[in-house]
Amino acid sequence: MLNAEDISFYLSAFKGLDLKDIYDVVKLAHSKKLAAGDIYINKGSTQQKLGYIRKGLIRAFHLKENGDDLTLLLQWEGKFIASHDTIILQQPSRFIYQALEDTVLMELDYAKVEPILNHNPRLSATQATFLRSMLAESMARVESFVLLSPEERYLQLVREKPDIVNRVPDKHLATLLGITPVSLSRIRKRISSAGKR
Amino acid sequence: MLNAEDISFYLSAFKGLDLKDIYDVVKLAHSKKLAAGDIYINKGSTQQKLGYIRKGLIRAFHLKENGDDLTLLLQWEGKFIASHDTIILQQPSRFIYQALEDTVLMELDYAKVEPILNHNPRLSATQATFLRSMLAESMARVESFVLLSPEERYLQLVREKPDIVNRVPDKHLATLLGITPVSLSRIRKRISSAGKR
DNA sequence: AGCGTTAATTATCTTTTGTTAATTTTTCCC
DNA sequence: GGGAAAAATTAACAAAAGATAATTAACGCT
Repeated sequence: MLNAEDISFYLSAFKGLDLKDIYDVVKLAHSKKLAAGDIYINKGSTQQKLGYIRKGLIRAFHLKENGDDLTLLLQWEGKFIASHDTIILQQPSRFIYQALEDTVLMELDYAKVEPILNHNPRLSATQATFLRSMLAESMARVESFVLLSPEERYLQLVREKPDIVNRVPDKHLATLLGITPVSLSRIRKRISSAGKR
Repeated sequence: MLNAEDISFYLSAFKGLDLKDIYDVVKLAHSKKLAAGDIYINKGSTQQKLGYIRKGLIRAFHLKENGDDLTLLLQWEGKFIASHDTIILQQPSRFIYQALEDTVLMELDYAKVEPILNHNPRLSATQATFLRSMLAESMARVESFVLLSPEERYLQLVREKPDIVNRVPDKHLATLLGITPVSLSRIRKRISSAGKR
């Protein structure tokens, strides 16, 4: 069930917690497999799913009237994936969460976990730690939109997440950066021609 | 010391907590006044200040080499203000926090509060509630950058925060939206001429 | 109230982005 | 491995945004 990697994850994520605490949460989790292209959470869903990605990659996107989509979030192995609409805002998910690769998750029903988190002080503190790290990530992204140009945002992405850049089609990276795929292609061209000089 | 407004805030913010819990935190707070223009947190500061704004308005900005500034955040009465660099990332603040109006804060030293929050289960849960609401706000902002055009972002700001729009110079709103003041002026012109038609 | 400062608008020009469509390249699947 | 589908690039044009500077408007202060 648990491999060495998972155990080392649990121990680091829940650092300072004893096995009983960890087990109280982990026992509610089950494994779930998604094939590339499968939808994990659909638009309109109210299920409070919380997934820990063991392997694979999931993309959250907004579907426009005309069929185009805009990527809001990418998460991959070692990260959590959840609809913030259902879990934080307690409203139906406005976005679609889809596996871009064959993906394996440990899934939790947040509605079931929440009472446990809130009644165990050590778990509450752990929860706050997770929230802080998610907040830091989200704020860093806001910063990038305010402080950087599209080109600089792309360079930052390549620099900080080269692996992800290679695993995800450029068109999704483009909308994640707030630009169109055509514009990203031009940026890539500018960069490569500047690099030659 | 505490007026009716403050008490009603404390009771709603710390809903479900008893007075003893609230007092454990509030007793560490002190009042602080800032005149319009005063710096609250300077670049490089490592002090873990956490301010609850009773009155006034504070702006966080990045100062460029050439003297220009880019606004990252605005907070006003009823909101908290803190350098996420010092509190979450535990690094010196990269940004400057300045009062745009005469401002009154209740200030806490987060380094002193944190152990109390982490040793009181009810306060830990309250802390998580705050983090969740901050996360929701930050994610909403990321969404706006991915899903909306600059013009749509400005319209959203006017719609959702008309009061703030009236209290803050447009040039700060512009950079907050990720555009230049000149560009915002053109957007405003486009909107008003479209409105006439 | 008037003066000096700051902010906002406008103008001009350059650069970048968006849009749409065509073309080339890559990927995926049988 | 070959062929269809998807992705990426390129092209051409329109629209928007950036940069800089000049002008006008609003604000702050004594």
